[in-house]
Amino acid sequence: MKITIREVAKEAGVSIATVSRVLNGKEGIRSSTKKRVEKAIHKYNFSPNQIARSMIVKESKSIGLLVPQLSNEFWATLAEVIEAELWLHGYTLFLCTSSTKEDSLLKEKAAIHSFLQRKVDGIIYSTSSGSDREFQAFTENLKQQDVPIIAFDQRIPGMNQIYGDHIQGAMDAVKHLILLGHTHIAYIGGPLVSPERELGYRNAHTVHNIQVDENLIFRGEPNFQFGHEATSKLMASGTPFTAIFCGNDLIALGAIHVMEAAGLNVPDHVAVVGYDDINMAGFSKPMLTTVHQPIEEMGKTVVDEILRSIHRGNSIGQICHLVFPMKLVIRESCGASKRSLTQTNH
Amino acid sequence: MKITIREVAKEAGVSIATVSRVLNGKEGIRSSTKKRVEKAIHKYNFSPNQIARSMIVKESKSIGLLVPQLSNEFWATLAEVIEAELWLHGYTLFLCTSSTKEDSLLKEKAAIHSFLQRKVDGIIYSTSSGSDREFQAFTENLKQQDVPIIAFDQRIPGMNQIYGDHIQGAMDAVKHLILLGHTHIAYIGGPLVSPERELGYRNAHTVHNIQVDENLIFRGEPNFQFGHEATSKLMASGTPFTAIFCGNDLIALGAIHVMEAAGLNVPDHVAVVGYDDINMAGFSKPMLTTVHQPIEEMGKTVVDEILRSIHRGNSIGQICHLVFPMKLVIRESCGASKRSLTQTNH
DNA sequence: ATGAAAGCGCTAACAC
DNA sequence: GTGTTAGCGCTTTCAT
Repeated sequence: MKITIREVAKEAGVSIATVSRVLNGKEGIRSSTKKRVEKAIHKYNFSPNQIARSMIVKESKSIGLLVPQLSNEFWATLAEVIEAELWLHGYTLFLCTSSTKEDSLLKEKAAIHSFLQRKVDGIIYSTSSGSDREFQAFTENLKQQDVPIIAFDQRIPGMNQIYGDHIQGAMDAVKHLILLGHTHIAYIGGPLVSPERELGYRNAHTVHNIQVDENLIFRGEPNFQFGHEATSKLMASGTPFTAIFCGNDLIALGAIHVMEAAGLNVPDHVAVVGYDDINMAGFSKPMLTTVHQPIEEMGKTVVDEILRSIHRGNSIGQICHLVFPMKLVIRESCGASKRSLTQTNH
Repeated sequence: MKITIREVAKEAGVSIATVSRVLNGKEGIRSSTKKRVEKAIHKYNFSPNQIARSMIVKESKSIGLLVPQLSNEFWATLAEVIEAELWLHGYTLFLCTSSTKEDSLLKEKAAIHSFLQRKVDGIIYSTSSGSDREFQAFTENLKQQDVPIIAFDQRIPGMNQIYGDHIQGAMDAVKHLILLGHTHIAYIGGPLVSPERELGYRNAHTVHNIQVDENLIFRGEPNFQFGHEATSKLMASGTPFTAIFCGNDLIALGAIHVMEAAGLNVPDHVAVVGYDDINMAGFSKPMLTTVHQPIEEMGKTVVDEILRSIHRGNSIGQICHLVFPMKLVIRESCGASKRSLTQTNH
């Protein structure tokens, strides 16, 4: 038989209201009745239906997280951190992934819709769908919803957001290469939708009065495969280059892989810098010089922020931007350890 | 104002029952009324409350997934596959992670409890908590619940389960090393709770009439860090060894890393074989010889299976075991490419 | 073909 | 302190 609050009430000889009070730890209950109720609860191994509860209290104690994928360590780690942090606060996580072979934006829309229908208390939204008309219409619509939403690593006007300072991160990386003496630095990055790293790359050139060679720029999917492809093209093109700045570590690993196969040594022949500082970066060979993202802090902060939005009610419409500094981690792949900075600095 | 089915009904000039019928695509509605209702739905941008719905229809179209962690590529990929497959069938995923610095079993219990309270339609359960009394009591209790549960890569008596044939996988790996001429093969594996790989390691020795040296066996956390530690100890111990079979790829990468640092070349001085075949395995240096797990198939199958359990009702108590074959992938780290099998075979 | 009404399992006034 | 009752937003008989 299905056990509900009613059965428990009958067993304890009290009303369902009293059981509810015990369940929710309300004040003003004779400790003897409380005991009886607890005994009944235990006897039936009763556990209240959270779904029924949330219909009344208007909170589901769940939040929805949308990430592009999980098979990329960056996102996986972020999801792990977010889940753990939410759990600490009594929230459970709905997780959706948006990268599909077909239409990612379609999945994104549907995922958010699913979250909304399931009455999540908040949404953490992070994907890379692009910035076309359709996307903008979608995010406009999103802002109308009365659920707190926070965008992760995405610049959506008028929406609370948290992101890394990738212009700074990319600049630091490229500046480092320039100070190492490189003037022909290629950029192999993600799709056009996340232009910050490319911007940082360009800025670093500008600051140092170096002309960017557009033939050295490659954009595509941010994965190992693309690092491979783009680097192959780069080598085949004949355009001179002595360093590559990559949009993420997977791309960097792919780049290193083909170059080694082609007889080019990293960092002796070509210096490489990645982005993200995934675990692997610390034990690839050569170990990757890369831009470290403080995932842990970012994950915790995004949770704190979404919870705050939930609790203060979505009253004051003050949009907040939380931006995190990036940190260049110098290892082997850029060759910094093999050269003297003063010697090549100009 | 909050839009419910009631507002839509009023707008369309029908009863809420009719709106419900339209929403659920029921037969027998005059197409003119249907149109009116749809127009009203559209006008208000109405989307039904899934929570209220599930109270009545007794299904939440959600399932709970519990994995040890996400920062391990194996689990992350599995979660990704499962989410995608569930989505195709109209289900949304609750995700929990069980590895904590404190008590993992505690979190596991709480996570399952949370799933149950949220009335998930099914649970995919995979962790590595151990096999002590408390754990057994817990799983016993689990089986009493009237929610379909399927254990992933875990042997829980009396529960539906799906797992890889790790004894076979490990045997294949170790046999390969033996055929390559190795007789002093270390094993650096996960905790005692998942003994299959160690068993396969031992079996391979037995089959080939080689004595296992217990000093060559190390157990601990299945991560890079532990691979590092254990291998350091192994080298320091002075026990002779020419090969290491690792419980997973992260351990293997850790092992290779320290050995290289200590001046030992892999595979020239020591052969290494990993387990899982994570992406990284294909582009580490040396590329990892490892045991490939068919994650994609396993993920899809576990979803099919849980959905089947849901739909047939948990009637016939036939327990099913779905076991998947593992496949040894030979790359560089075992040195197979450098030696002739016939030459070392005995 | 459509509406009225009875709940799903719970919480929150409002009584007493 | 504790019970009674009216819903939360929906689906589903049972009428008509």
